[in-house]
Amino acid sequence: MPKIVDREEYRRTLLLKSFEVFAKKGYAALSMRELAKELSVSTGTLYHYFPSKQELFEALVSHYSMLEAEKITPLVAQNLSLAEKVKLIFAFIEEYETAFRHWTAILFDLERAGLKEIIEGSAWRRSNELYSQHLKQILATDDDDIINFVMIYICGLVVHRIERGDEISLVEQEKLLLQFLQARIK
Amino acid sequence: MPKIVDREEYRRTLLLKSFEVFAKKGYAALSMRELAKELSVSTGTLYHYFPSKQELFEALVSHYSMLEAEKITPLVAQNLSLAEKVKLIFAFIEEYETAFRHWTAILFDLERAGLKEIIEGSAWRRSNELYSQHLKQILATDDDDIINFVMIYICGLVVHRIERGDEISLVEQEKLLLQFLQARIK
Amino acid sequence: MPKIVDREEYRRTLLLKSFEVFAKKGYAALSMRELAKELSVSTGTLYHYFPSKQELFEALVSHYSMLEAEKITPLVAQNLSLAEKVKLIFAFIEEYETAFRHWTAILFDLERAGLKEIIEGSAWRRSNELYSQHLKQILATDDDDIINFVMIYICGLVVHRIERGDEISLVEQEKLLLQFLQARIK
Amino acid sequence: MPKIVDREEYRRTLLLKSFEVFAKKGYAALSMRELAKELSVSTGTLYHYFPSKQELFEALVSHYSMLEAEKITPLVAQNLSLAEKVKLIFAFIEEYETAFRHWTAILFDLERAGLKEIIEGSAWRRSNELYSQHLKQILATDDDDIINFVMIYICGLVVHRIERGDEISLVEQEKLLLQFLQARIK
DNA sequence: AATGAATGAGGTTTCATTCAT
DNA sequence: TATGAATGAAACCTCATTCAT
Repeated sequence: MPKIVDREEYRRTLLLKSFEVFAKKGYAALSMRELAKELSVSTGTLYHYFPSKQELFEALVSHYSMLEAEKITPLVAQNLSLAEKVKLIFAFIEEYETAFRHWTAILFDLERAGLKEIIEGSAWRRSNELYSQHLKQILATDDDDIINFVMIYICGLVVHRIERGDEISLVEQEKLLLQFLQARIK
Repeated sequence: MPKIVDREEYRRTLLLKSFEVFAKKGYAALSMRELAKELSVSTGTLYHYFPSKQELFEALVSHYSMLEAEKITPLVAQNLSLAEKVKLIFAFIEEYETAFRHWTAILFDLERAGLKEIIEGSAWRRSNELYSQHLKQILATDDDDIINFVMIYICGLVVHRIERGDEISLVEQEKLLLQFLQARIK
Repeated sequence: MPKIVDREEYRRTLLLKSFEVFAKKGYAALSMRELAKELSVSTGTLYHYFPSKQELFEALVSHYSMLEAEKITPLVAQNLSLAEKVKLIFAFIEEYETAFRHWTAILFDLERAGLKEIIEGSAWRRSNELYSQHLKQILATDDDDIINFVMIYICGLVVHRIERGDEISLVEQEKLLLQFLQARIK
Repeated sequence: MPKIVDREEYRRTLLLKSFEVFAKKGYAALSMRELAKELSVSTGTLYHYFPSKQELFEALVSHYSMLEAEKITPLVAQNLSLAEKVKLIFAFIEEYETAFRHWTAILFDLERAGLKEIIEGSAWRRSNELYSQHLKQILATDDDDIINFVMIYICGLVVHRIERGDEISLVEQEKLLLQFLQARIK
């Protein structure tokens, strides 16, 4: 028997640590050599668990979208008023703002590096669809355009707050989004 | 009379052509050799006019952000219905989507490099305020929160379309934004 | 009774299977991982039985060269016409072509490594002489120059077919060699 | 203007030096780094002149087959008896025996490395065809099978003499080849 | 001013081999 | 004995950049 290792478990461990490193350096600027050093393993080990840099990264996207999805799930079950639901969404945004920024930073890095294939790859898409579906359940609507509007808005909120910080009043923005949704839903 | 070569003029010519190439290939995926070939000059010439790839790219973005600001101005003067104004905003977004992306990419670069001072610095702020003021004039409102909401939304639209492309129906989104504004303005 | 595992026997089993794999993929193009997978064992097991890839390969070639010598023997006893003898020689060449190639590849390895002493050593000579003597018996001649000519020709045929493959018509070549021998032998 | 270099001339210089290095080390065992070091240039320079290791090697094959072809050409023009022609062929073999060995060693290296693509590539084929055509002219025959027979024989002679050295009497072999050809040609 | 040859560090990936289990 | 995880050197190749001309 070889060194005892739960292959899947160790893969997860590597992905967990990798996320922070990718968030710090981006995709294109992070070499496999450097990632290996940060994870304190050899490049060979990295390639033992993941067939290529791209697949490693896609596994990371898959894995994290699941983790974050689990965090948002509890919101779905509860029976709340629209105002309370929007409040919950904003609370969630505030809590995971940093993670959202990392993801978006990586998105731009991929775009600039000409790696559209990854963005269009299934892992990233699935992650996006997951969020969409959660939003649908929370807001109890089937209108895709509304959902897209809210996704777009959340995305913009996170990015724009990099530039403007707390000049953007979350309290007022929450009111505006609520007003918009009240006019449209139900 | 000697042939007068305006150094600045030639730099601009190079940037002009470069923009298209960067837009097509992205930043990391475009090598200086390839760029030089596309511009029909030598790599040496490129380095004669720009000290590095990064500075060339930054000069390009800053050059273009000015051009864009100038282009949006004419819209302000016209007397249009709200529906027509929103249509104009969307037309503008569609036309300059690529430029917006590059601009936002720079934002993330700066954030990642810890150069918040530049984001908070005057040039970046002024650019943002310029857009805000244009929006205020176009929409004929003084409500900062509304303007912020629209800015956030536009920002999100551009970013989200990187991920989702034409899955996001601009026609439907335009309707939704119009509805939101109609309820709030006037 | 404990299960008796004959180490030497298992080595031979591994070599036997390895030969086919090497014949298909060549030496450098075949990694130990791939070989292990083809043999349905682990890389560790391979290294348990052979100290290195090279030694495994050399063991393989030396093992097979013996097998060949044994196989050619039966041909000698038969009483055949010259045409039939030449046909047999060609059939033999065709069947063991791959093995001949490996054998010759080893020869060049040794030459390049400056290990002329091995080529001039007894094992290699004996192997050569064995083939010579077989040829003498098959062709029923004592003329060393003729035998050398045929040995040279066979050697060249195998090597040249690496370059030219089936462009070299074995049927025609067989006719030519037969003609040559008919003119010289009796 | 850049450093003044006749690109084609310098390519030839690099190929010239490369031949010796490839002959010494073989194809698979010679890395581009090592080759660069032997040529006293950087790897970058190597890739500046040749797009890949394989193409460099194929250029080398092309180049050398031409050089050697030029050496053999003078033989063609002369009006000689068959005996004299065969004598010339043997004289040529003797003179270039070392080069032939190098080529054949490289051939085996390629085969073992699984690089059949190179052998089947046009450069190597063309080189072979060149020799064939020269032989045709020298021997004044159009019979491809005869030419192949002689090519095979020459190839075998060179290889077999590695094993047997001067035990193989060139004088006797020359006589035998002459006899064979006299029976077949005219 | 303009060229493109030259550099060499660094990119991703493969591989023979070792060793804890 | 047998396993396969782990290693890290080294493979081919690309690239931003420098510099002689």
